[in-house]
Amino acid sequence: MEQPLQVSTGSAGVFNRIRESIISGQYGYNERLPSERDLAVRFKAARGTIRTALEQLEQANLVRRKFGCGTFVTYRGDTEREDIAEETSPLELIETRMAIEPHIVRLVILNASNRDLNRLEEVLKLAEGTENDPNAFSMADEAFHMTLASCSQNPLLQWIYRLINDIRSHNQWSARKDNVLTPDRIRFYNEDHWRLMVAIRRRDQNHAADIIISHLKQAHRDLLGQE
Amino acid sequence: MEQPLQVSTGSAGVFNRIRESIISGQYGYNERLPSERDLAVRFKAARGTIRTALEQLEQANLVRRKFGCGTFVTYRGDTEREDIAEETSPLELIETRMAIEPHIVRLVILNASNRDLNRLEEVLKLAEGTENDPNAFSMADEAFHMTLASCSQNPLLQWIYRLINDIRSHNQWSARKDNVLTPDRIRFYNEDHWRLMVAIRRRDQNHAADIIISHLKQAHRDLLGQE
DNA sequence: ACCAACTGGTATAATTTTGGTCCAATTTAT
DNA sequence: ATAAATTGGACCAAAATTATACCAGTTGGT
Repeated sequence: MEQPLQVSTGSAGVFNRIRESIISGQYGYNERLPSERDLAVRFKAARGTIRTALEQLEQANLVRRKFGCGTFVTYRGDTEREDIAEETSPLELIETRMAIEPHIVRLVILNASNRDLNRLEEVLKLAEGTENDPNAFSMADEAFHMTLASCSQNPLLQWIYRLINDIRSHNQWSARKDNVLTPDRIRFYNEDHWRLMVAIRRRDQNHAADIIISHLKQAHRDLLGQE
Repeated sequence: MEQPLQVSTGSAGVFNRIRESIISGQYGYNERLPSERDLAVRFKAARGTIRTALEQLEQANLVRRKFGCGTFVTYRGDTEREDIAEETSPLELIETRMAIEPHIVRLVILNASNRDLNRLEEVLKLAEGTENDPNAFSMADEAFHMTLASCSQNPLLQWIYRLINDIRSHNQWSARKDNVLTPDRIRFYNEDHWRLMVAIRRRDQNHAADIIISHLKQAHRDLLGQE
C-alpha cells in the first residue's frame, strides 16, 4: 500500500527535512548546521546516512562543507540589501555618486546654515594626519561625505547616501583599500575636501560642483588604475 | 512537531545570538556591546571564540570595533523606510529626482540595448489615453521612470529609484493628484515622455538630459502652483 | 600630566570538534 | 537470493575552541 505523504526514510528523508529547514529559513545564509554526529543523533540515523544526505544537499547548492570546520548554508532567501552590495561594482558605485554628490553640494550651498558648515569643518579635521592610515582616512572620508549629505537638509538624499556609504564600506573592495589609498592620494583627496569646503563657504555653486566632480573622477581613475 | 532547529554552537552560535539581539533592537544604533571578556563569560565561551564571532559581525556591517574603546552597533533598523516617506516633502522628492534622473537618462543612452528601448516604448504606450484618469496616468508614469532606471543597467540606481517610487506612491500627497494632474498637464507630460524617448533613440545625451530636467521643473512648478 | 582600569589586538600551545575515509556487519528493497 | 542502502565503529587531518599571557590604545579621575 502506498503512503503518499509519508516522510521518506533513509538519506532521502534526511535530505528533505534538512532542505525544508533551510528553505523555510530556520537556518539562515552562512549559518552552520549542527555537526554530522549531532545530526546523526537528532535524526536517529547513522553518520554515513547523514553524510550522503549532506552530499546531496551540497550538490543541490544548498550547503557547502569545509573540512574540520562545519557545514554551512549557501542558500539565500531574500537579502535585498546584501545583494545590492554584492552586485554593485566599483564603477557603478562611482557612477551613482557622480549623479548624487554634485547635487548634494548645490543643496548644501543653498540650505546649510553656518552652524552646519562649522560642523562639516569639524568632521573634515578628523581626516588630518591620516596619510599613512588608509583605514582611518576611509572612515573620515565617509563621515565627511555623509555629513555633507546631512547638510543638504534633504532627508531622502541623506537616506540614499547612507545606503551608498554602506555599500562603500562593504567588504567587497575594502581589501583594495591599502593599494588604492596611498599617502599621496590621501593627501590629494584631503586637499580636494578643503578646496570644496572653501567653495561651499563662498557659496560658489559651480566651483563646488566642479570640485566634487573632478574629485570623483580622480577616485574613479585611481580605482581603475589598480586593475 | 519535531524540530531539527537548534542553537548552533561555537562562534557561529555566538554570532547568531548577538545578531538577533542587534536586529531585534536590544542593542540600539551606536550602542556599545559588552566587552569581549564580558561576552565570553555570558556565552560561556573563550574570548577567542567571541572575537571570531565579532569579526563576522563586523564583516556583516552590524558592528564596528574601536581599539581600546569598545564594539559599537552600526546597524540601523529597517523601520526608517516608512519614516523617510513621512518626512520627505514633495519639493525634496523633486530635488532628489533632479539629481538622479538626468544621470539615469545619460546611462540609458550609453548602456541600453535596442531591446531595452523597445521595452521602454511599450511601457510608454501604457500612458496613452489616460488624460482623464490621473490615477492610471500616475501608475503609468511611475512604470515609465522605473523602466528607465532599469535600462540604466546600474543595480544601485535601480534600487534607489525603487525607493523614490515607493515614496512617490506613498499616500502622503496622492490626495493632491486630482488637482495637479489635469488633462492638459497629463497630455503635456506624455509629450515630454515621447520627446525623451525620441532623444534616447537618437542617443542624444544633452538633449535627453535637457528634456528630463525641464520635465521635472515643470512638475515642480505644477506642484507649487497648488499651494 | 600622570595614573589606573578599562578596552580591543595579538601570539602561543594544548585540547576538542569537525568533516573525510575506510570497512565489515546488518537491514531493507527488489 | 541478490543487490543496494544503512549501520556502527575506528582512525585521520583540518579547523575551531580553549586557556593563557601580554601588547597597545582609550577613558576618566586625581
